[in-house]
Amino acid sequence: MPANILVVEDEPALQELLALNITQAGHTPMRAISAEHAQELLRNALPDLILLDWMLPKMSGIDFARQLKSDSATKQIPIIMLTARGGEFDKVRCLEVGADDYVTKPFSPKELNARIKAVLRRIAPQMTDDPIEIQGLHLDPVTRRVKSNNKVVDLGPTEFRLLHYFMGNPERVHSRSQLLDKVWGHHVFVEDRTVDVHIRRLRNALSISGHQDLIQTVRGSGYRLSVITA
Amino acid sequence: MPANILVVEDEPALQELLALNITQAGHTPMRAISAEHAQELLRNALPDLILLDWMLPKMSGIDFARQLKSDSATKQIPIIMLTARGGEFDKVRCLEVGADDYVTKPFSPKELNARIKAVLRRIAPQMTDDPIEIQGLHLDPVTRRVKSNNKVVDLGPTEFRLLHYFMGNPERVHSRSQLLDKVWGHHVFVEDRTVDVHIRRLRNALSISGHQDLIQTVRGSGYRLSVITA
DNA sequence: CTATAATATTTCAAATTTATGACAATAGGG
DNA sequence: CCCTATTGTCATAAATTTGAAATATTATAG
Repeated sequence: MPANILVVEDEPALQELLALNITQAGHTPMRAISAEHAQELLRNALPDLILLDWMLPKMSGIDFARQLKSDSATKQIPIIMLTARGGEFDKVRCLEVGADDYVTKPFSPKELNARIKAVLRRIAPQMTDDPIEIQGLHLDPVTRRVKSNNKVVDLGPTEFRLLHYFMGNPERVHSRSQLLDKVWGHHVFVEDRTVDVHIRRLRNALSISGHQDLIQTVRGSGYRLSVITA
Repeated sequence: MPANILVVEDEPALQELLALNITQAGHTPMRAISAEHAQELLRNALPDLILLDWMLPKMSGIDFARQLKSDSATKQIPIIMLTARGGEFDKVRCLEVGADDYVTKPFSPKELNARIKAVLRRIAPQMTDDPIEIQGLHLDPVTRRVKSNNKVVDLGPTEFRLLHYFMGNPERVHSRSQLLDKVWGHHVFVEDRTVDVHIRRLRNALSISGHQDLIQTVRGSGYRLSVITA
Protein backbone atom coordinates (compact mmCIF):
# COMPACT_ATOMS: atom_id res chain seq x y z
CA MET A 1 0.00 0.00 0.00
CA PRO A 2 2.34 2.71 -1.19
CA ALA A 3 0.89 6.15 -0.58
CA ASN A 4 1.59 9.76 -1.43
CA ILE A 5 2.28 11.65 1.74
CA LEU A 6 2.44 15.40 2.03
CA VAL A 7 4.89 16.60 4.67
CA VAL A 8 4.33 20.11 5.96
CA GLU A 9 7.35 21.03 8.08
CA ASP A 10 9.32 24.25 8.14
CA GLU A 11 12.48 22.97 9.72
CA PRO A 12 14.66 21.62 6.87
CA ALA A 13 16.47 18.99 8.90
CA LEU A 14 13.32 17.48 10.27
CA GLN A 15 11.64 17.60 6.90
CA GLU A 16 14.53 15.75 5.37
CA LEU A 17 14.32 13.12 8.06
CA LEU A 18 10.62 12.69 7.58
CA ALA A 19 10.92 12.42 3.81
CA LEU A 20 13.66 9.84 4.15
CA ASN A 21 11.56 7.87 6.53
CA ILE A 22 8.55 7.92 4.32
CA THR A 23 10.56 6.83 1.33
CA GLN A 24 12.05 3.93 3.20
CA ALA A 25 8.61 2.85 4.27
CA GLY A 26 7.71 2.54 0.61
CA HIS A 27 5.71 5.73 0.29
CA THR A 28 6.25 8.84 -1.78
CA PRO A 29 6.78 12.14 0.03
CA MET A 30 5.65 15.57 -1.16
CA ARG A 31 7.27 18.43 0.72
CA ALA A 32 5.96 21.80 1.80
CA ILE A 33 7.60 24.29 4.13
CA SER A 34 4.47 26.15 5.11
CA ALA A 35 0.71 26.00 5.04
CA GLU A 36 0.69 28.36 2.08
CA HIS A 37 3.16 26.23 0.21
CA ALA A 38 1.09 23.17 0.98
CA GLN A 39 -2.06 24.78 -0.33
CA GLU A 40 -0.28 25.40 -3.57
CA LEU A 41 0.76 21.79 -3.89
CA LEU A 42 -2.73 20.62 -3.05
CA ARG A 43 -4.03 22.47 -6.05
CA ASN A 44 -2.20 20.06 -8.29
CA ALA A 45 -2.60 16.77 -6.56
CA LEU A 46 -4.20 15.42 -3.43
CA PRO A 47 -2.05 13.17 -1.26
CA ASP A 48 -3.31 10.12 0.56
CA LEU A 49 -2.18 11.46 3.89
CA ILE A 50 -0.85 14.67 5.38
CA LEU A 51 1.87 14.90 8.00
CA LEU A 52 1.49 18.29 9.58
CA ASP A 53 3.67 20.12 12.05
CA TRP A 54 1.78 21.75 14.88
CA MET A 55 4.03 24.81 14.80
CA LEU A 56 4.41 26.55 11.49
CA PRO A 57 5.35 30.08 10.43
CA LYS A 58 2.37 32.28 9.62
CA MET A 59 -0.64 29.98 9.55
CA SER A 60 -0.27 27.43 12.33
CA GLY A 61 -0.69 23.73 11.77
CA ILE A 62 -3.87 23.77 13.81
CA ASP A 63 -5.47 26.43 11.67
CA PHE A 64 -4.35 24.73 8.51
CA ALA A 65 -5.79 21.44 9.68
CA ARG A 66 -9.05 23.11 10.45
CA GLN A 67 -9.12 24.60 6.99
CA LEU A 68 -8.33 21.28 5.35
CA LYS A 69 -11.12 19.59 7.22
CA SER A 70 -13.64 22.20 6.23
CA ASP A 71 -12.90 22.02 2.53
CA SER A 72 -14.88 19.28 0.85
CA ALA A 73 -12.03 18.50 -1.50
CA THR A 74 -9.56 17.74 1.25
CA LYS A 75 -11.67 16.88 4.23
CA GLN A 76 -11.40 13.15 3.82
CA ILE A 77 -7.60 13.17 3.70
CA PRO A 78 -6.27 11.86 6.98
CA ILE A 79 -3.95 14.11 8.95
CA ILE A 80 -1.25 13.16 11.40
CA MET A 81 -0.06 16.00 13.59
CA LEU A 82 3.48 16.46 14.83
CA THR A 83 3.36 18.00 18.27
CA ALA A 84 6.25 19.13 20.43
CA ARG A 85 5.00 18.70 23.95
CA GLY A 86 2.83 15.86 25.03
CA GLY A 87 0.45 17.97 27.04
CA GLU A 88 -3.13 16.79 27.23
CA PHE A 89 -4.27 20.14 25.98
CA ASP A 90 -2.47 19.72 22.71
CA LYS A 91 -3.79 16.24 22.12
CA VAL A 92 -7.32 17.36 22.64
CA ARG A 93 -6.96 20.25 20.27
CA CYS A 94 -5.41 18.01 17.65
CA LEU A 95 -8.35 15.70 17.65
CA GLU A 96 -10.79 18.56 17.91
CA VAL A 97 -9.55 19.96 14.65
CA GLY A 98 -10.12 16.64 13.01
CA ALA A 99 -6.60 15.23 12.95
CA ASP A 100 -6.66 11.46 12.74
CA ASP A 101 -3.65 10.91 14.94
CA TYR A 102 -0.69 12.74 16.38
CA VAL A 103 2.93 12.02 17.14
CA THR A 104 4.87 13.82 19.83
CA LYS A 105 8.41 14.93 19.13
CA PRO A 106 10.86 13.40 19.50
CA PHE A 107 9.58 10.25 17.90
CA SER A 108 11.16 7.16 16.46
CA PRO A 109 10.91 6.36 12.77
CA LYS A 110 9.31 3.13 13.87
CA GLU A 111 6.55 4.86 15.73
CA LEU A 112 5.88 7.25 12.91
CA ASN A 113 5.63 4.47 10.37
CA ALA A 114 3.37 2.48 12.58
CA ARG A 115 1.01 5.40 12.86
CA ILE A 116 1.08 6.10 9.16
CA LYS A 117 0.28 2.51 8.45
CA ALA A 118 -2.51 2.49 11.00
CA VAL A 119 -4.13 5.59 9.60
CA LEU A 120 -3.87 4.37 6.03
CA ARG A 121 -5.37 1.08 7.04
CA ARG A 122 -8.27 2.86 8.59
CA ILE A 123 -8.88 4.71 5.35
CA ALA A 124 -8.32 1.89 2.91
CA PRO A 125 -8.52 -1.33 4.84
CA GLN A 126 -8.57 -3.57 1.80
CA MET A 127 -5.27 -2.25 0.55
CA THR A 128 -3.20 -3.79 3.27
CA ASP A 129 -1.67 -7.20 3.23
CA ASP A 130 -2.84 -8.10 6.68
CA PRO A 131 -4.84 -11.27 7.04
CA ILE A 132 -8.48 -10.79 7.97
CA GLU A 133 -10.80 -13.07 9.87
CA ILE A 134 -14.56 -12.79 10.14
CA GLN A 135 -16.81 -15.46 11.57
CA GLY A 136 -14.19 -18.09 11.21
CA LEU A 137 -13.52 -17.16 7.62
CA HIS A 138 -9.85 -16.43 7.13
CA LEU A 139 -8.53 -14.44 4.20
CA ASP A 140 -4.82 -14.03 3.68
CA PRO A 141 -3.77 -11.58 0.98
CA VAL A 142 -0.18 -12.74 1.06
CA THR A 143 -0.90 -16.34 0.22
CA ARG A 144 -4.06 -15.33 -1.62
CA ARG A 145 -5.98 -17.97 0.25
CA VAL A 146 -9.33 -18.17 1.93
CA LYS A 147 -9.97 -20.83 4.54
CA SER A 148 -12.58 -21.82 7.06
CA ASN A 149 -11.68 -24.44 9.64
CA ASN A 150 -9.69 -26.69 7.40
CA LYS A 151 -11.79 -26.18 4.33
CA VAL A 152 -10.24 -24.20 1.52
CA VAL A 153 -12.51 -21.81 -0.30
CA ASP A 154 -11.60 -21.72 -3.94
CA LEU A 155 -12.03 -18.29 -5.52
CA GLY A 156 -11.28 -16.76 -8.88
CA PRO A 157 -9.24 -13.56 -8.96
CA THR A 158 -12.20 -11.24 -9.13
CA GLU A 159 -14.12 -13.05 -6.42
CA PHE A 160 -11.06 -12.89 -4.22
CA ARG A 161 -10.65 -9.15 -4.61
CA LEU A 162 -14.36 -8.74 -4.04
CA LEU A 163 -14.31 -10.74 -0.83
CA HIS A 164 -11.15 -8.94 0.26
CA TYR A 165 -12.88 -5.62 -0.20
CA PHE A 166 -15.96 -6.78 1.62
CA MET A 167 -13.97 -8.12 4.54
CA GLY A 168 -11.99 -4.91 4.74
CA ASN A 169 -15.19 -2.88 4.87
CA PRO A 170 -17.66 -5.04 6.72
CA GLU A 171 -21.21 -4.08 7.63
CA ARG A 172 -21.17 -1.27 5.16
CA VAL A 173 -23.43 -1.21 2.12
CA HIS A 174 -21.68 -0.88 -1.20
CA SER A 175 -23.52 0.08 -4.35
CA ARG A 176 -22.71 -1.76 -7.53
CA SER A 177 -20.96 1.33 -8.88
CA GLN A 178 -18.83 1.62 -5.78
CA LEU A 179 -17.85 -2.00 -6.04
CA LEU A 180 -16.92 -1.56 -9.67
CA ASP A 181 -14.77 1.41 -8.73
CA LYS A 182 -13.09 -0.24 -5.80
CA VAL A 183 -12.77 -3.84 -6.88
CA TRP A 184 -12.56 -3.60 -10.64
CA GLY A 185 -10.84 -0.22 -10.89
CA HIS A 186 -11.72 3.33 -11.82
CA HIS A 187 -11.50 3.21 -15.53
CA VAL A 188 -13.08 -0.13 -16.27
CA PHE A 189 -16.25 -0.19 -18.25
CA VAL A 190 -18.46 -2.98 -17.04
CA GLU A 191 -22.20 -3.32 -16.65
CA ASP A 192 -23.54 -2.74 -13.17
CA ARG A 193 -25.41 -6.01 -13.35
CA THR A 194 -22.20 -7.90 -13.79
CA VAL A 195 -21.62 -7.37 -10.11
CA ASP A 196 -24.64 -9.55 -9.39
CA VAL A 197 -23.07 -12.41 -11.23
CA HIS A 198 -19.85 -12.17 -9.29
CA ILE A 199 -21.77 -11.93 -6.04
CA ARG A 200 -23.45 -15.13 -7.09
CA ARG A 201 -20.12 -16.79 -7.75
CA LEU A 202 -18.72 -15.57 -4.48
CA ARG A 203 -21.69 -16.83 -2.48
CA ASN A 204 -21.49 -20.07 -4.31
CA ALA A 205 -17.88 -20.55 -3.36
CA LEU A 206 -18.51 -19.51 0.22
CA SER A 207 -21.30 -22.00 0.60
CA ILE A 208 -18.72 -24.74 0.94
CA SER A 209 -18.05 -23.54 4.47
CA GLY A 210 -21.55 -22.26 5.15
CA HIS A 211 -20.57 -18.61 4.88
CA GLN A 212 -22.84 -17.79 1.96
CA ASP A 213 -25.09 -15.66 4.16
CA LEU A 214 -22.27 -13.29 5.01
CA ILE A 215 -22.88 -11.51 1.75
CA GLN A 216 -26.25 -9.87 1.99
CA THR A 217 -28.38 -8.17 -0.61
CA VAL A 218 -29.64 -4.74 0.30
CA ARG A 219 -32.44 -4.17 -2.12
CA GLY A 220 -32.24 -0.83 -3.86
CA SER A 221 -28.78 -0.12 -2.48
CA GLY A 222 -26.28 -2.83 -3.17
CA TYR A 223 -24.54 -5.50 -1.14
CA ARG A 224 -22.96 -5.80 2.26
CA LEU A 225 -20.93 -8.26 4.25
CA SER A 226 -22.42 -8.60 7.67
CA VAL A 227 -22.28 -10.98 10.59
CA ILE A 228 -25.74 -9.93 11.63
CA THR A 229 -27.94 -12.71 10.40
CA ALA A 230 -31.29 -10.99 10.75
CA MET B 1 -29.37 13.55 -11.68
CA PRO B 2 -30.18 15.36 -14.91
CA ALA B 3 -27.25 17.62 -15.74
CA ASN B 4 -26.23 20.29 -18.20
CA ILE B 5 -23.34 19.04 -20.25
CA LEU B 6 -21.17 21.20 -22.45
CA VAL B 7 -19.90 19.37 -25.53
CA VAL B 8 -16.83 20.85 -27.16
CA GLU B 9 -16.34 19.08 -30.47
CA ASP B 10 -15.48 20.52 -33.87
CA GLU B 11 -16.63 17.65 -36.03
CA PRO B 12 -20.37 18.19 -36.68
CA ALA B 13 -21.29 14.53 -37.04
CA LEU B 14 -19.65 13.53 -33.81
CA GLN B 15 -21.08 16.48 -31.99
CA GLU B 16 -24.55 15.54 -33.16
CA LEU B 17 -24.03 12.02 -31.96
CA LEU B 18 -22.82 13.17 -28.58
CA ALA B 19 -25.70 15.58 -28.12
CA LEU B 20 -28.19 12.91 -29.05
CA ASN B 21 -26.63 10.55 -26.61
CA ILE B 22 -26.66 13.02 -23.81
CA THR B 23 -30.28 13.86 -24.43
CA GLN B 24 -31.30 10.25 -24.39
CA ALA B 25 -29.52 9.78 -21.11
CA GLY B 26 -31.76 12.45 -19.64
CA HIS B 27 -29.24 15.31 -19.64
CA THR B 28 -29.22 18.59 -21.50
CA PRO B 29 -26.43 19.26 -23.99
CA MET B 30 -24.84 22.64 -24.75
CA ARG B 31 -22.76 22.65 -27.93
CA ALA B 32 -19.55 24.41 -28.81
CA ILE B 33 -17.40 23.86 -31.88
CA SER B 34 -14.19 25.26 -30.47
CA ALA B 35 -12.51 26.32 -27.27
CA GLU B 36 -13.24 29.94 -28.11
CA HIS B 37 -16.87 29.20 -28.71
CA ALA B 38 -17.02 27.28 -25.44
CA GLN B 39 -15.54 30.17 -23.52
CA GLU B 40 -18.26 32.36 -24.86
CA LEU B 41 -20.97 29.99 -23.72
CA LEU B 42 -19.34 29.66 -20.32
CA ARG B 43 -19.78 33.36 -19.81
CA ASN B 44 -23.51 32.85 -19.75
CA ALA B 45 -23.91 29.64 -17.84
CA LEU B 46 -21.73 27.04 -16.22
CA PRO B 47 -22.49 23.43 -17.07
CA ASP B 48 -22.30 20.55 -14.61
CA LEU B 49 -19.82 18.69 -16.75
CA ILE B 50 -17.69 19.31 -19.83
CA LEU B 51 -17.10 16.79 -22.58
CA LEU B 52 -13.98 17.95 -24.35
CA ASP B 53 -12.34 16.72 -27.52
CA TRP B 54 -8.60 16.31 -27.24
CA MET B 55 -8.05 17.65 -30.74
CA LEU B 56 -9.58 21.01 -31.54
CA PRO B 57 -8.80 23.72 -34.09
CA LYS B 58 -6.73 26.59 -32.72
CA MET B 59 -6.59 26.03 -28.98
CA SER B 60 -6.25 22.30 -28.28
CA GLY B 61 -8.46 20.50 -25.84
CA ILE B 62 -5.52 19.99 -23.53
CA ASP B 63 -4.75 23.68 -23.36
CA PHE B 64 -8.38 24.52 -22.90
CA ALA B 65 -8.69 22.03 -20.08
CA ARG B 66 -5.65 23.48 -18.39
CA GLN B 67 -7.18 26.92 -18.66
CA LEU B 68 -10.50 25.75 -17.27
CA LYS B 69 -8.81 24.15 -14.32
CA SER B 70 -6.82 27.25 -13.52
CA ASP B 71 -9.82 29.56 -13.54
CA SER B 72 -11.50 29.62 -10.19
CA ALA B 73 -14.92 29.95 -11.76
CA THR B 74 -14.65 26.75 -13.76
CA LYS B 75 -12.04 24.72 -11.95
CA GLN B 76 -14.49 22.57 -10.09
CA ILE B 77 -16.40 21.55 -13.19
CA PRO B 78 -15.51 17.96 -14.03
CA ILE B 79 -14.07 17.30 -17.47
CA ILE B 80 -14.21 14.15 -19.55
CA MET B 81 -11.73 14.09 -22.41
CA LEU B 82 -12.34 12.47 -25.77
CA THR B 83 -9.05 11.08 -27.00
CA ALA B 84 -8.34 9.43 -30.33
CA ARG B 85 -5.42 7.19 -29.65
CA GLY B 86 -5.15 5.05 -26.58
CA GLY B 87 -1.49 5.75 -25.94
CA GLU B 88 -0.41 5.86 -22.33
CA PHE B 89 1.07 9.26 -22.94
CA ASP B 90 -2.31 10.72 -23.72
CA LYS B 91 -3.93 9.24 -20.65
CA VAL B 92 -1.28 10.63 -18.42
CA ARG B 93 -1.54 14.07 -19.93
CA CYS B 94 -5.30 14.00 -19.62
CA LEU B 95 -5.13 13.38 -15.95
CA GLU B 96 -2.24 15.77 -15.49
CA VAL B 97 -4.30 18.60 -16.86
CA GLY B 98 -6.97 17.82 -14.34
CA ALA B 99 -9.46 15.93 -16.46
CA ASP B 100 -11.64 13.67 -14.36
CA ASP B 101 -11.86 10.88 -16.87
CA TYR B 102 -11.27 10.17 -20.52
CA VAL B 103 -12.88 8.14 -23.25
CA THR B 104 -10.97 6.83 -26.20
CA LYS B 105 -12.54 6.98 -29.63
CA PRO B 106 -14.29 5.02 -30.88
CA PHE B 107 -16.55 4.56 -27.92
CA SER B 108 -20.02 3.15 -27.42
CA PRO B 109 -22.88 5.38 -26.26
CA LYS B 110 -23.21 3.02 -23.37
CA GLU B 111 -19.66 3.56 -22.24
CA LEU B 112 -19.91 7.30 -22.55
CA ASN B 113 -23.05 7.40 -20.46
CA ALA B 114 -21.54 5.15 -17.86
CA ARG B 115 -18.59 7.50 -17.50
CA ILE B 116 -20.74 10.58 -17.35
CA LYS B 117 -22.79 8.95 -14.65
CA ALA B 118 -19.70 7.90 -12.72
CA VAL B 119 -18.15 11.34 -12.80
CA LEU B 120 -21.35 13.09 -11.79
CA ARG B 121 -21.75 10.67 -8.92
CA ARG B 122 -18.21 11.27 -7.75
CA ILE B 123 -18.75 15.02 -7.76
CA ALA B 124 -22.28 15.17 -6.36
CA PRO B 125 -22.27 16.04 -2.70
CA GLN B 126 -23.69 12.93 -1.16
CA MET B 127 -26.47 13.14 1.31
CA THR B 128 -25.35 13.16 4.90
CA ASP B 129 -24.21 9.74 6.02
CA ASP B 130 -24.24 10.43 9.72
CA PRO B 131 -25.97 7.92 11.93
CA ILE B 132 -28.99 9.16 13.85
CA GLU B 133 -30.42 7.97 17.13
CA ILE B 134 -33.77 8.81 18.63
CA GLN B 135 -35.30 7.08 21.61
CA GLY B 136 -33.00 4.14 21.29
CA LEU B 137 -33.79 3.77 17.63
CA HIS B 138 -30.59 3.81 15.60
CA LEU B 139 -30.49 4.52 11.90
CA ASP B 140 -27.22 4.21 10.05
CA PRO B 141 -27.13 5.25 6.40
CA VAL B 142 -23.71 3.70 5.89
CA THR B 143 -24.76 0.21 6.77
CA ARG B 144 -28.31 0.98 5.73
CA ARG B 145 -29.57 -0.50 8.93
CA VAL B 146 -32.07 0.39 11.58
CA LYS B 147 -31.66 -1.15 15.00
CA SER B 148 -33.12 -0.90 18.45
CA ASN B 149 -31.28 -2.64 21.27
CA ASN B 150 -30.18 -5.66 19.36
CA LYS B 151 -33.30 -5.97 17.30
CA VAL B 152 -32.98 -5.28 13.61
CA VAL B 153 -35.81 -3.35 12.02
CA ASP B 154 -36.35 -4.57 8.51
CA LEU B 155 -37.38 -1.85 6.10
CA GLY B 156 -37.96 -1.62 2.38
CA PRO B 157 -36.18 1.09 0.39
CA THR B 158 -38.98 3.63 0.57
CA GLU B 159 -39.69 3.06 4.24
CA PHE B 160 -36.01 3.47 4.98
CA ARG B 161 -35.82 6.80 3.18
CA LEU B 162 -39.00 7.88 4.87
CA LEU B 163 -37.71 7.08 8.32
CA HIS B 164 -34.38 8.68 7.49
CA TYR B 165 -36.16 11.87 6.55
CA PHE B 166 -38.31 11.81 9.65
CA MET B 167 -35.35 11.24 11.93
CA GLY B 168 -33.44 14.02 10.24
CA ASN B 169 -36.33 16.41 10.78
CA PRO B 170 -37.94 15.35 14.01
CA GLU B 171 -40.76 17.07 15.87
CA ARG B 172 -41.88 18.77 12.72
CA VAL B 173 -45.09 18.14 10.83
CA HIS B 174 -44.70 17.15 7.22
CA SER B 175 -47.59 17.26 4.81
CA ARG B 176 -48.08 14.40 2.43
CA SER B 177 -46.97 16.62 -0.45
CA GLN B 178 -43.81 17.59 1.36
CA LEU B 179 -43.03 13.99 2.06
CA LEU B 180 -43.57 13.09 -1.57
CA ASP B 181 -41.18 15.85 -2.58
CA LYS B 182 -38.49 15.02 -0.09
CA VAL B 183 -38.67 11.28 0.10
CA TRP B 184 -39.95 10.27 -3.30
CA GLY B 185 -38.52 13.10 -5.38
CA HIS B 186 -39.74 16.29 -6.96
CA HIS B 187 -41.09 15.11 -10.25
CA VAL B 188 -42.92 11.97 -9.24
CA PHE B 189 -46.63 11.71 -9.71
CA VAL B 190 -48.00 9.68 -6.87
CA GLU B 191 -51.27 9.89 -5.03
CA ASP B 192 -51.10 11.71 -1.73
CA ARG B 193 -52.93 8.85 -0.12
CA THR B 194 -50.14 6.50 -0.98
CA VAL B 195 -48.13 8.13 1.75
CA ASP B 196 -50.59 6.73 4.25
CA VAL B 197 -49.83 3.26 3.11
CA HIS B 198 -46.12 3.72 3.53
CA ILE B 199 -46.63 5.25 6.93
CA ARG B 200 -48.54 2.11 7.77
CA ARG B 201 -45.72 -0.07 6.58
CA LEU B 202 -43.20 1.96 8.49
CA ARG B 203 -45.18 1.83 11.73
CA ASN B 204 -45.66 -1.82 11.22
CA ALA B 205 -41.96 -2.44 10.91
CA LEU B 206 -41.17 -0.21 13.87
CA SER B 207 -43.62 -2.06 16.07
CA ILE B 208 -41.08 -4.85 16.39
CA SER B 209 -39.13 -2.65 18.79
CA GLY B 210 -42.12 -0.77 20.17
CA HIS B 211 -41.32 2.43 18.30
CA GLN B 212 -44.52 2.56 16.31
CA ASP B 213 -45.74 5.56 18.28
CA LEU B 214 -42.81 7.66 17.14
CA ILE B 215 -44.65 8.33 13.92
CA GLN B 216 -47.67 10.39 14.79
CA THR B 217 -50.63 11.46 12.74
CA VAL B 218 -51.46 15.14 12.76
CA ARG B 219 -54.96 15.21 11.55
CA GLY B 220 -55.49 17.66 8.72
CA SER B 221 -51.78 18.37 8.34
CA GLY B 222 -49.72 15.28 7.85
CA TYR B 223 -47.31 13.24 9.92
CA ARG B 224 -44.58 13.89 12.41
CA LEU B 225 -41.90 11.98 14.22
CA SER B 226 -41.95 12.92 17.87
CA VAL B 227 -40.63 11.58 21.13
CA ILE B 228 -43.49 13.22 22.98
CA THR B 229 -45.94 10.44 23.61
CA ALA B 230 -48.87 12.64 24.49
C1' DC C 1 -75.32 11.78 18.71
C1' DT C 2 -74.84 11.97 13.66
C1' DA C 3 -72.99 13.17 9.39
C1' DT C 4 -68.85 13.77 7.26
C1' DA C 5 -64.16 14.36 6.45
C1' DA C 6 -59.82 12.27 7.34
C1' DT C 7 -57.02 8.43 8.25
C1' DA C 8 -56.10 3.36 8.74
C1' DT C 9 -56.01 -1.23 6.75
C1' DT C 10 -56.19 -4.68 3.47
C1' DT C 11 -55.63 -6.44 -0.90
C1' DC C 12 -53.79 -6.98 -5.44
C1' DA C 13 -51.71 -6.43 -9.89
C1' DA C 14 -48.04 -3.97 -12.01
C1' DA C 15 -43.43 -2.46 -11.83
C1' DT C 16 -38.88 -2.92 -10.24
C1' DT C 17 -34.92 -5.47 -8.65
C1' DT C 18 -32.27 -9.51 -8.01
C1' DA C 19 -30.96 -14.33 -8.77
C1' DT C 20 -29.58 -17.75 -11.77
C1' DG C 21 -28.10 -20.53 -15.67
C1' DA C 22 -26.08 -20.53 -20.13
C1' DC C 23 -22.82 -18.81 -23.43
C1' DA C 24 -19.27 -16.59 -26.12
C1' DA C 25 -15.02 -14.17 -25.78
C1' DT C 26 -10.47 -13.97 -23.63
C1' DA C 27 -6.61 -14.89 -21.17
C1' DG C 28 -3.21 -17.97 -19.58
C1' DG C 29 -0.89 -22.23 -18.93
C1' DG C 30 0.99 -26.21 -20.71
C1' DC D 1 -1.43 -24.30 -30.54
C1' DC D 2 -4.82 -26.58 -27.70
C1' DC D 3 -7.14 -26.70 -23.34
C1' DT D 4 -9.07 -24.82 -19.19
C1' DA D 5 -10.29 -21.11 -16.11
C1' DT D 6 -12.17 -16.71 -15.92
C1' DT D 7 -15.10 -12.94 -17.38
C1' DG D 8 -18.72 -10.08 -18.86
C1' DT D 9 -23.53 -10.23 -20.91
C1' DC D 10 -27.96 -11.87 -21.72
C1' DA D 11 -32.31 -13.98 -21.22
C1' DT D 12 -35.40 -15.70 -18.03
C1' DA D 13 -37.07 -16.85 -13.57
C1' DA D 14 -38.01 -15.39 -8.91
C1' DA D 15 -38.63 -12.26 -5.33
C1' DT D 16 -39.83 -7.93 -3.42
C1' DT D 17 -41.63 -3.45 -3.57
C1' DT D 18 -44.97 -0.09 -4.97
C1' DG D 19 -49.00 2.53 -5.87
C1' DA D 20 -53.82 2.64 -6.06
C1' DA D 21 -58.36 1.12 -5.03
C1' DA D 22 -61.71 -0.65 -1.96
C1' DT D 23 -63.23 -0.96 2.69
C1' DA D 24 -63.12 -0.13 7.57
C1' DT D 25 -62.30 3.16 11.44
C1' DT D 26 -61.90 7.19 13.84
C1' DA D 27 -62.08 12.08 14.93
C1' DT D 28 -64.84 16.22 15.00
C1' DA D 29 -67.85 19.92 13.89
C1' DG D 30 -72.60 21.02 14.67
